[in-house]
Amino acid sequence: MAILLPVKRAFLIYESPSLNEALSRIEEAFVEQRTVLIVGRCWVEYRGRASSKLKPGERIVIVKEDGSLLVHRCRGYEPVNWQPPGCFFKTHMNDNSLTVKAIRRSPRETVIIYFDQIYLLSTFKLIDEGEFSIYASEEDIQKAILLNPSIIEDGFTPIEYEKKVESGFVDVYGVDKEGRMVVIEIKRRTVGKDAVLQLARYIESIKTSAGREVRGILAAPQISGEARDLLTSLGLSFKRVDPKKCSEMFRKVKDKKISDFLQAEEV
Amino acid sequence: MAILLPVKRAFLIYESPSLNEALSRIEEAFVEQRTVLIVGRCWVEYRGRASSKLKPGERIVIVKEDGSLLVHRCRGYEPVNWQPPGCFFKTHMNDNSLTVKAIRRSPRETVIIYFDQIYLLSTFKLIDEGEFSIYASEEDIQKAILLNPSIIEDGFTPIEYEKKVESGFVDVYGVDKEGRMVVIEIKRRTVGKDAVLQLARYIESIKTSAGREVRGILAAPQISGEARDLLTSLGLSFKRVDPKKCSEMFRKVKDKKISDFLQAEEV
DNA sequence: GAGTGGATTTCGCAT
DNA sequence: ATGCGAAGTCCACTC
Repeated sequence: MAILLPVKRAFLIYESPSLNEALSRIEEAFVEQRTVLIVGRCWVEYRGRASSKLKPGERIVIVKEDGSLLVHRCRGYEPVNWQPPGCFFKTHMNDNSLTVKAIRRSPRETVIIYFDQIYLLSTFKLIDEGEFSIYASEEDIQKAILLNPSIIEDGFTPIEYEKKVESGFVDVYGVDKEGRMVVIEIKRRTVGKDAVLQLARYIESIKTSAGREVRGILAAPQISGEARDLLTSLGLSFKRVDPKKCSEMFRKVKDKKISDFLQAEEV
Repeated sequence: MAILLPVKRAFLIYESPSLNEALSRIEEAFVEQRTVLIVGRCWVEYRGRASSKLKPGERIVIVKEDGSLLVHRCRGYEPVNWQPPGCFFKTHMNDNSLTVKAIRRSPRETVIIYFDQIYLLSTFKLIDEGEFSIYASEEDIQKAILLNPSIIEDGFTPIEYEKKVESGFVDVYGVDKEGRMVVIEIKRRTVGKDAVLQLARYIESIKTSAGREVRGILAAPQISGEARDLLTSLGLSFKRVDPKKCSEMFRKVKDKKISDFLQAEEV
């Protein structure tokens, strides 16, 4: 027989709680793996890969159910201090301040937050099964090229994707209408010299092992002037692709696997 | 004569407001450049460099006074959707949902959030002048090497830092005890093949323009196995440095400028 | 505004 | 665990 226990209200909100009151509510929330949201005056110490100190001020602090931590100042997209998921937390009162300590195991790191005033404390469990989908990634471009190789040039035939070479993976590899080997490096945004060097390295590695001519094509929406100079001097080429159009193209056949797109056999 | 206006309470907190009530409070907050914190059920569309859709679920939404936007799900360090500072915002009611739209000018991007339920709304101005200081950055290592060149090796004499070469900037450049040119690339953490290639590129560029032998040293706390192989095959070398120790060393003389550390003249 | 490189990058994937 | 590369990366800095 089922016993109905009293259901704890989902959203707990405390306005300007005392530090002792806040301590109790936060500890409860940690036990129950509730998300904790605090707006208050605090100072922060971080020790780990680097170290940092943040002097007192009013901030927004979030501890999520997965053990991630965010400390946000009044400005900026990025948190001033944080920890990725997986931390465990300790709390205690100390000289008129409430301490929340986030501890990470590997790498060993700690973030310690000292509150001397809390304006808002809220703890809750977020119910969120909503699907997240994103378009116009590098993978979408890759699929579009495999699906419609003429994006690169007439007569291009892809043979493999994510092909392992000595120094890493080639995004797409195939042959042109003259039968020459073609290696394609894909970037979803303006490419700089790094991408050119990366492609050059792949070409070098393949030339050495295959012992024949290899064409290198950088497929991206844009290329910087200096990168183009370098590209040209290395005998490589650039093909403009529009990530959005690629993404739209791919969306029509999104049920297909990448491997279905390959129509030619290895040469 | 000064007129005392009624002071608006700093922290406004609304528990489960109606969408219409929330709309008014949010619009007020935007006008007054207050930070807006919302916990509620929403769905999100993003269009810009890429596109994304997030189906309904409960999330934490923050709009900061500088026009940055964060949408956080119940897990993870990173926001699921966001905008960096500088957005402007529009709000309106629409078919039983409250819409908050963030618009960025360059690149042109929009994030649209539709709420159909709000559990917590809070608006406030954070007072935060607290200084933030961080230690053990790549710059700290650079300073430590300039301050105490024997970190690299006995007899090493730095000559320049951030020296411009054809393909970028060399972190530190100097001569060894034999008078050979030395180029040092600094990384604050484990280095992979990219850093090796970067150093190799600098060496190549300098060799070409200087027309003489150049030694390359990668200074970092660690190097990956494959990166070490590549390093060796390219005739470069690795020097282990501890970012923390470098940082401590630097802290003792943090009032000095980098340029004060250079004791030798250009050769 | 473009271009470059760092970051307590984080994240995911493969070895 | 290590290694590697992408990311709507963001950000600071230079030209």
